[in-house]
Amino acid sequence: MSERRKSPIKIEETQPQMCSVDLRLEILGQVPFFSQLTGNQIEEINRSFHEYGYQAGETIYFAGDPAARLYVVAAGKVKLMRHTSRGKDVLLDILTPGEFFGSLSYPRDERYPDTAQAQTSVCVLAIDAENFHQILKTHTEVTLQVLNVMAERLREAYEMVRQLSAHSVERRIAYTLLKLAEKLGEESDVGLLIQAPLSRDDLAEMTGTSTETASRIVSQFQKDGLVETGRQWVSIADRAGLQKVIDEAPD
Amino acid sequence: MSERRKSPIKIEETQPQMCSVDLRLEILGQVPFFSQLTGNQIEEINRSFHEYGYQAGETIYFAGDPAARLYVVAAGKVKLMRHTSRGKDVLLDILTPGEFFGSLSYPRDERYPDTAQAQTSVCVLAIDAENFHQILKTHTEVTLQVLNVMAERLREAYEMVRQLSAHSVERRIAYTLLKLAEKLGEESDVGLLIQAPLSRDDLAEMTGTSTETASRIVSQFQKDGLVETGRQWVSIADRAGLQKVIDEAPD
DNA sequence: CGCTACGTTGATCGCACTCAAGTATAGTGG
DNA sequence: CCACTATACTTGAGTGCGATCAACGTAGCG
Repeated sequence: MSERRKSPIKIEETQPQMCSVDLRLEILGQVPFFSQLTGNQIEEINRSFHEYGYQAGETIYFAGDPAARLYVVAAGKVKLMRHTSRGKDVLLDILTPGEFFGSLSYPRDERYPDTAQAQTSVCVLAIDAENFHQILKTHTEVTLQVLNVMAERLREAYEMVRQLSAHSVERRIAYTLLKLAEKLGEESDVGLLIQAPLSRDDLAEMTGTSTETASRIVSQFQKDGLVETGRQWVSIADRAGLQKVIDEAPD
Repeated sequence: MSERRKSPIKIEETQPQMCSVDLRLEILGQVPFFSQLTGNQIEEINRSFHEYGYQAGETIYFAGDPAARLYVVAAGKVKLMRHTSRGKDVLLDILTPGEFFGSLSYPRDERYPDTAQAQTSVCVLAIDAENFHQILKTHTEVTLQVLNVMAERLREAYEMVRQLSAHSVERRIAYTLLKLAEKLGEESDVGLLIQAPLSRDDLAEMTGTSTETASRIVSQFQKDGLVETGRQWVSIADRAGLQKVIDEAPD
């Protein structure tokens, strides 16, 4: 049908295993909740971080592991997910550089409630939970920033709950695509491209549906000219059209 | 069938409109994130708070209202909910004394993303968002406590997402009942009674289903001897049995 | 040039929504 | 104290969305 659909226009984000040694300072400075600190302060904080590299698909930690560290994404994308009894995973969020995940409450014997997995090859900076707690105690502004981020995430999580409770799969997928485009979108010749390897499976896990249904809906969106899509990528062709699906759906 | 099921053993929590004038200090002291402060500090903070009373069913604020204040529940229960296009509301949480809600990020022109409604007659303490921000800036320990609470809520919200994505209505209701019992439960002669007016409608809104389905499931639970129930109340008769429903359900 | 993972499409089936009466309970006023 | 009413709850029948099972294209990768 569509001829040159086969060429996925997505650039494969590949980082050399580790992120360059002292690019770290720059990255930490760009982290939203360190942004108010001085160069010296960041340099000091930097010493508490260690860097780790992961290949796409590798797991950074599993749900249930003892929660020891807080991570910051330096480069690449990280999937935050929860498992269920059978293979039915749930994809909660896709994290981009500057965002954090892992344990931020110092308390002792806690365990990670979710699993973090590298979606692309990725470089993360990790800090011991206790050390991070120390930073929070020393730098009030940082804590307030972290709090703001948490509040925002809670809002979004509640919005997911609302979507799942009240909207049809079609609407949820439309909503999710727009949200992803907002976060990961890059202008390209096929529209607003979601810059991450996004399979039908991922989309299904984000919207609480099955792979097959996600596939059907995305195909329909493509036929309707709302998106361009291929293997592991989706691009928004008609933003307003997708918004219309959300607003005007019967339910 | 069951004879004396008609008498709901639930005590109606009724507070005289306002909470007694300087019981406030005691209440603020019991608030988890003020617990580390000294009496003097609490007394000072107390001056920034104003008290308000609401009747059961009254709305404290609507989603969309400008977010001006942070509230603390002093007495009674508060429902946190989100609306959808049609009457399909979603019940996100039931807040008990000591818990906070409303705006905790000082930023300017934000709006409440959800609606707060008195579930029982209720007394709340309110503080201007800016003043609260001032407190956070002054008292690091408080901010850390607030952060912990937010982290916990985020975990629970993610758990709701997982439930909605992957589990059957039966499982979700069983889970929700157990969670509510944990939070609001009181031993009684009909088992572990959920101490709050809990209608089938509420339950439906918490689990993303319809009133009718919630009713059917709860009735079934009753027939199976898992719960005792009546108009606006549910009591857990067989905790292990409910847990079994969660663990052993086919899905 | 296979092999594997991703994607599509079809057919069937069941859970849960909807619409529609009907029953019970608590609160109200006579 | 008892009808009366409003609200909660129950139960039934019909329907449809979306899950599941199954088989087959298709792209990338070694």
